[in-house]
Amino acid sequence: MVRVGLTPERLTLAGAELADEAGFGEVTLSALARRFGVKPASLYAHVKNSHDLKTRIALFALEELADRVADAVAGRAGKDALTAFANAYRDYARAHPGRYEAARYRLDPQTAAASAGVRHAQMTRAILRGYELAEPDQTHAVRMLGSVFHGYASLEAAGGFDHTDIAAQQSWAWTLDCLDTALRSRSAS
Amino acid sequence: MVRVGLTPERLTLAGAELADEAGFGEVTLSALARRFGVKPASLYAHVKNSHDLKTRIALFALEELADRVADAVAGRAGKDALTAFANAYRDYARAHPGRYEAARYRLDPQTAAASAGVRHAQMTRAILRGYELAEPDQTHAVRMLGSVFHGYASLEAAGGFDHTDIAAQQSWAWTLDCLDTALRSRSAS
DNA sequence: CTGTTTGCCTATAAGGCATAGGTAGATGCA
DNA sequence: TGCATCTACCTATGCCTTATAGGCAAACAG
Repeated sequence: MVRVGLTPERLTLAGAELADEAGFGEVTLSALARRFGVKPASLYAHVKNSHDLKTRIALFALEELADRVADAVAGRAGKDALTAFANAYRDYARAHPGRYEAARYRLDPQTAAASAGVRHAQMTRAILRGYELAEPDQTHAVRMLGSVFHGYASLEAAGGFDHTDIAAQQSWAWTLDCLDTALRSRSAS
Repeated sequence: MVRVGLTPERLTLAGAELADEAGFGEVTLSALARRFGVKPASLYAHVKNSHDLKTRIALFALEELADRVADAVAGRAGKDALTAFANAYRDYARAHPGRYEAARYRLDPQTAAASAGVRHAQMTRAILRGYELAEPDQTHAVRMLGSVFHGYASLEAAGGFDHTDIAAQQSWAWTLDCLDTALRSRSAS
């Protein structure tokens, strides 16, 4: 009986890696146990159950994502901040598809309220400071930006942009340009 | 042994209903068999396997969605068409969350090419006729619209807009207004 | 170096997917 | 009307994943 040194943290990280390799849907206690050369039942000493494991991976991914976005927008404003935010977001989704999927795992309200998702939302509001939008326009804009970013990452990951030769990168730049124009035109009203 | 009269069509429809009630992830052969008062093994005479069932539900949902959108945009142009398209899309996602989820089920390329998803894409291009965009701008716009619509429906379904008091309906109208402005500003260049 | 903690184990059970092979109800044809 | 065939649904079985209960030995504290 060799002790492998399992901890909730190691399981979470390994689960995140597994998600990136095979998809978040393939993250099972059995698969994770195989990865560690251990029996599935052994994992229950470190995580409560399958849902608990997935929640931990989701929180981990949200934290990572918020960190990257925070790093990207630091010291930037206006369109510069918008682009940096958007790129950090999309880059994360592309580099870590499984973790990005995990970040969208449905959390119960209190867990969500204590997650890095809150920080993420605050940063979205922060980049809008450059556009001087009053409420309720600011909330509308937060929702629109969230929709575009998530929608684009989601469709791109699903291969929805593979049919046409035009590079996804170009459409992304075009879209950000569009959003900047639209937001600036709203800052007047 | 009472014959219930199973057919692939009835299974697909029942699966779609089950998806709307409990989520697409809960659509299993076992659950569907229970719904018909039949043993799981009996379903294999009508659908190849679980993946086949899900694919059928996905194709069914794509068909329904394309029908509604086609109905909405018929005889409309410009912002009117854009709004009608967007509302038909969002309304479907809200009325049939499980089917909407199913419509995003990953299909293999040939199945996707023969699905109503193609019709859907064509209609997106059609509503852009009113904005007179040349390629590659048109493709960029198709991708942006797809991202916003899917992103908004997805975030709304996940309860992402429940934290703030401002109604999701208002943000939706604001977003469509924004998109119209942005697209019109591009039609010049 | 001994006692306690705890990390990983085996055993077990329920539920989902899937296949093989059997039986009875429906259908076709005389 | 009666028989043969077809086929819709069945039981039996096996594997996989989740989950719980209880056991043993490695690691650690004193």
